Amino acid sequence: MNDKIASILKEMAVLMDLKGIDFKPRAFERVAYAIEELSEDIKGVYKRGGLKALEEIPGIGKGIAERIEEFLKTGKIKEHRELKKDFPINIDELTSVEGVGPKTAFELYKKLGIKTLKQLEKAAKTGKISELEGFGPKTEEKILRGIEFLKKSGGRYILGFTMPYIEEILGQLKKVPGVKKVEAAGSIRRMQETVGDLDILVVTDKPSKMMDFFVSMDEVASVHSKGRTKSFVKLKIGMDADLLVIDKDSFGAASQYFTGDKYHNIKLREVAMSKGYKLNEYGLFKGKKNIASKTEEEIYKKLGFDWIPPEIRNNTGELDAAKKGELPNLIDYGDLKGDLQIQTDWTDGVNSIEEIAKEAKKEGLEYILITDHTKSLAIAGGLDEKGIEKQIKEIDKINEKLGSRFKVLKGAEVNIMKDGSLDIDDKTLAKLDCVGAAVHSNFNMSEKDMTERIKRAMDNPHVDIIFHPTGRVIQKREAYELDIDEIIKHAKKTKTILEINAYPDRSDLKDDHIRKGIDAGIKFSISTDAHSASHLQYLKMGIAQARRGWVEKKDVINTRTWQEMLKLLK
DNA sequence: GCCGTTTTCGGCCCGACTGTTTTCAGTCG
Repeated sequence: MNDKIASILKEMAVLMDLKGIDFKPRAFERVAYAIEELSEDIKGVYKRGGLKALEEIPGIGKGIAERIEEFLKTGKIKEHRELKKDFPINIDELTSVEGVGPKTAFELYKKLGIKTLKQLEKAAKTGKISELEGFGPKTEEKILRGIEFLKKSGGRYILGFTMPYIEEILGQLKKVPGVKKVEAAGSIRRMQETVGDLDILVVTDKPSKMMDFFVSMDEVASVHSKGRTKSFVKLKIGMDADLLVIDKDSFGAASQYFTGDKYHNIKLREVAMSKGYKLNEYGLFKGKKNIASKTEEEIYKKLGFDWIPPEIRNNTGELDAAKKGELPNLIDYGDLKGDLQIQTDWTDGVNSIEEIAKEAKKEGLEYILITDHTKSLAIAGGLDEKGIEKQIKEIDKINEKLGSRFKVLKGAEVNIMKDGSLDIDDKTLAKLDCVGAAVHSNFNMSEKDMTERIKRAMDNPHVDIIFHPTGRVIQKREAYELDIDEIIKHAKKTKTILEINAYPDRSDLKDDHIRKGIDAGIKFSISTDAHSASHLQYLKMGIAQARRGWVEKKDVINTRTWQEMLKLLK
């Protein structure tokens, strides 16, 4: 529902822009973003407190609240319909093509009657676009390339999976002669779940050499633009990459500026303006005088804020907290001592218990919890009670072999059945160090039933952790219907841990749910859900996810030694 | 349309690069 309303408001903003209306579109755009970021269903907000509750959401005033009400009641917004009448084109689809914005889309509609992506592709392929006044062959080519890209990728990449490739590129740039500094900015520095493009900031003595190298890298498929300070390419994996050459004295300003996010920066620039300054990528200026630009710290400080970790820069309260000196002391990337969800070759993992234990030790961990699937997940060869008993004995042997410096803990990922019962008996569960429970079937239940199902599992005295609590798989599967507030409340009551699953396409719980849990005072585990030793590297993505949810070290059970960690379980 | 430790009215974030045509609009980040 939130996404639906957000996309309508966004479209209204674009259409008003086309009509030449000033400022009003910005208000709609801001609200669309606010609703997208909202962790609560907007329908629920309205049910709870009507128009008043809607107006409490920052950016929503009387006017937009009434339009939202209209949508919730009638399923449409009259003003939206009327705007659409003037511009009967699929704006969203057309502007998702690189280089095509609203103005271009409307121009093409007026001149060629193009309404859809398909029609755009046909017009470009038959050379109709380059014949138009104001357009040329280059624009037409660019449109075709944009469409190809769109077909290939859908536009966004899961950061955890893409990270090694990005690091490879940054590594190459670091070797170019004259280079002083190379840093990724944008959503990569903010460690978002998915990224649309790669923004690279570089300090170098030899800018032209850097640009020449960058645009001719093996990974580059085509060059959009190449300038003195800024170049823009498409990589072979389909992702766009920007490289910006920055003066070392303005690196802090550039880093702040290009890290974003957009709404954090808009807010920050507004604050700068209200203090009589101007903030851009070159520095913080009072008149023509540069008063801060070398580091992010000094810029934030001059504006009255503590430095804010990139992961939480999204204008959802971090600026207020930074002003008051009340930012959370976020969990750090080296803070985890163990991994609490690991599958082995006893079920659907590829490595043996011993292999993965050795790899975990190499990664600097002190312990792992083995959590193979259980019997009702037949497709993964889930273990029954007998199998679990057998594995317990095997783990004892391995622990003896590994000695006292590393510990393999006994666990399982038991299935939560449709009625909330578990597929392994309590007697067996009692023998395990730590039990995770998860939903792997019957995803299509009502919110109420699914919430009750998981709550019942949490009531089991042996269930310590709920694994990947919402069940989503990014770019593949939506989360099942779940009342997350109720789950958090019940986690608090039953002392059940909720997992922050670090596997990149799960990233489950997601950041705003985590933040709600933090506010409620529950504890989390961070684990990889590794099915092979190489997956252990994803632990840092889980930490990033936790940081985005304002998690501190004390909130996560596996920042403790295994002995202390076990004490925190039921 | 929204918002307010200088405002309930008068403001609303900033700059590089391209393609196109001759001074700039559009797009993007």
